[in-house]
Amino acid sequence: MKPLSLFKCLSDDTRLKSVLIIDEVGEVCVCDLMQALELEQPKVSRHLAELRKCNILLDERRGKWVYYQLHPELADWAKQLISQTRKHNLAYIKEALSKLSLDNVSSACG
Amino acid sequence: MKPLSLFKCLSDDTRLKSVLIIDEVGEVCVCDLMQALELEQPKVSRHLAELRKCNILLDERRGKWVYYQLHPELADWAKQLISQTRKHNLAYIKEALSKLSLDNVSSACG
DNA sequence: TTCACATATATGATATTTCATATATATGAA
DNA sequence: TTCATATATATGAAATATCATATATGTGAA
Repeated sequence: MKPLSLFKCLSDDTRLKSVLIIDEVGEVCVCDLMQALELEQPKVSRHLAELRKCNILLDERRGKWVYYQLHPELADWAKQLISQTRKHNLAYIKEALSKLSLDNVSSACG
Repeated sequence: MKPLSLFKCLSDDTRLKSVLIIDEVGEVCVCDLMQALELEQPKVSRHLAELRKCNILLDERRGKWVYYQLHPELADWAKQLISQTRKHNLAYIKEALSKLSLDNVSSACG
């Protein structure tokens, strides 16, 4: 992961919140983020695609949902950077997290 | 320091290198960065102005030079983020550092 | 001191490039 | 077919580069 790519990818509100939310809860599907961020589907999808293309996120289809998680092979310094940013800026994602029900995740398990 | 502002400020090659170089060497003047990055003066000056406006850098005129350093009141998490990015990406600023003579700094002390 | 000039940096105006968004369409699974 | 998601294209907005110029400081001569 080149540092400039990382910063460019995280320099957009939708992408930064998406990554911090995923770092917080482990994985989400597109519809989770639509709810949490109150955004249209194509908008969420496009930003996730960008994060996927630069290997910050990994996608995995399960049935009709596509789940996103932090890419397991993301460099450690980058993972730590994301995690520290989240820990010190919980207020930034607080509202989004409160709108995140994770129905799909839990129902997939229940 | 809001996280999105920080990432936006660091999402440009000139600005990211400038900040990492300053984190490495303590302080530089505009002409140092012109040399290190091989860029025109207005370009360096504009990017430094942006970093100054969002309180990542602090400027201080001493004689005819203006020196830039990391802002002393920058949030700790942000300082650490910058420092970790630098430590794990020395290759990214290696070439620039080799072109940095710091003549003004040393001659000001000698 | 004052004047002329050089150096270091900043900024205004504007052209160009980059980026985000919206809309429409496509794909893949149930 | 419907639902969830992805992608292509057009467009408007914002970021960046470039050129010219402005400001601030320093130096040397008269």
